[in-house]
Amino acid sequence: MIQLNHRDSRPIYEQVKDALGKLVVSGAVRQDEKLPSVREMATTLAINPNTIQRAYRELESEGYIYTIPGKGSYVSPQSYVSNIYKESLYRQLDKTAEELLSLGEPLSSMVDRLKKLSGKEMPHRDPSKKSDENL
Amino acid sequence: MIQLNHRDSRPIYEQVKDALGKLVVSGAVRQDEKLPSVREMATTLAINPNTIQRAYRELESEGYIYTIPGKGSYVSPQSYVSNIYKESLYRQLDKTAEELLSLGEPLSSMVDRLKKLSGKEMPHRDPSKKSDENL
DNA sequence: TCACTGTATTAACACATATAATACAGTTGA
DNA sequence: TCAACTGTATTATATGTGTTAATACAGTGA
Repeated sequence: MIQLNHRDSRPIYEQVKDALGKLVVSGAVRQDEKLPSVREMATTLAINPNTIQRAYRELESEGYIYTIPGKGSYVSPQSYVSNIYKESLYRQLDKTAEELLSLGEPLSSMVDRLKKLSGKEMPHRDPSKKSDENL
Repeated sequence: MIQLNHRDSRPIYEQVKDALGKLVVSGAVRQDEKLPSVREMATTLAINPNTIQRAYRELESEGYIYTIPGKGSYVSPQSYVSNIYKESLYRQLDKTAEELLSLGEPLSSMVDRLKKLSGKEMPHRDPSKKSDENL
């Protein structure tokens, strides 16, 4: 389910948090699905239960999962999870763009950049047809 | 020149690095201008010279400043500094946008978002005139 | 030469991370 | 009811990074 990288300098609880967060956001684990218990996950990853607990606690405080004491931890409603995550990404986008603007970079450069990304990301339509250039 | 925040959880050497980096990138300190010596900066900020040295070393390894042993540290050529920093920001922009795309967010939403930012950032023209909507 | 500069090394301490060993209370099903 | 799960909390210990401290050495320039 999750793969740890012990060469990574980031704290383990953060790696667990990020990895699990991606599974939740991507929908790989579904709404209201039960996550492995703290102890089970700790055994699987061969790390301490306290470390897992910390990752779960932070994911819960950010809204990605919810916990029923005595029962387990579950994935929050998909639409909610998706929204809070996209919001955080948009805030990040704003921040970076604002800094580029303050350095005199024109908006057109950024937009061009995004368009190229989009073409690279979704090569579903025939690239010889230039029909989606204006979006 | 630099203001430290001891409540900030980030390491001091990182705060120094960021603050100095911004001064360099913004042009507040000019190309080939001499930076305060390691010991001088340490005295001013009331911290250890080793901590400053680390900040300087990393800034140098990333190209923002250059050092002449026995003389001092100096700001790298403005055009170069500006380029490597903008590049790093564009990479950040790409990364965020790619993730939003992978979550199904349309390119148009991101572009709209950037346009609103731009308007907020440069309120020089009369906002009642809607002449710059298409950039 | 003398007073600067950057650089390097070693030791000591504080703090965050992580492990370890327990303990307690809620839930569930036999 | 009882046993085996669950989440949660606490305390102690080990380790690594950040930071300070005290030196030392070599290059620069007046």
